Amino acid sequence: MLKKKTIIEIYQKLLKYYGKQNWWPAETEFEVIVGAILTQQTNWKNAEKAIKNLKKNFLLSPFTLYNTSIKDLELIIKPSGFYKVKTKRLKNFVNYIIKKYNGEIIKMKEKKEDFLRKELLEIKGIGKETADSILLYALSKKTFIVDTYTFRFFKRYGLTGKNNYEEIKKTVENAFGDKEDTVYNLKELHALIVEHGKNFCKKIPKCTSCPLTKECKKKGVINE
DNA sequence: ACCCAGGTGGCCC
DNA sequence: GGGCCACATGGG
Repeated sequence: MLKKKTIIEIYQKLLKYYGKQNWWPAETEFEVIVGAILTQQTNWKNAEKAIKNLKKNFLLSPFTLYNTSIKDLELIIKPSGFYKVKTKRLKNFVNYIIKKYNGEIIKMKEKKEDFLRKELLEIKGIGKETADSILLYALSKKTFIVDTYTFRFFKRYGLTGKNNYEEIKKTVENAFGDKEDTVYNLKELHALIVEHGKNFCKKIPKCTSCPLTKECKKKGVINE
């Protein structure tokens, strides 16, 4: 079972090794949300192309996006892949924020994270990871994102007993407590785990045969 | 010519 | 609850 001290130590090591990540790269909160949907199971570079297209067409705001046809939107976000489902998902989200919050993110922010998480999870196309990405990076709510890299990472270093989403999420949130910089730290930790995962830990659970394991230890990112 | 990428929902059992 | 599948583009 994961100890609080262990996760904090790992966080500090990752931070020292990779430096601050300063996620999420975006000009507005709405852009973060759109990016969170577009990057689902997709390389960020591809999602970025779609975001640039949206920006060029002034579609990075709830109402302009709402007023765009399905066909146009599909064409504009095509580079992000899964463009038909993602078009629906973007539409589902804007319908929600316009209906419930008059299209204003600032009004969403007034609500508590548990309440918002439930609402977000009711939207078709927004699952746990996307919901938590929106909560953490767009709305700056205290939540931890568990994505594929995080599952691999925790499994690799045997940091939890059970490997389910909520278990890992709660464990990490508890480890960071409730301080001024907790949200900041949760943002950094997730970004660092992704950055680390892009280089290491790919062959989970057969990590003994993973050629990167040795290098990972050698570089002192993680001590086992 | 493969394999992967900052997931999700639907279906089956 | 878990196991499989479709969804799709672009880069290595």
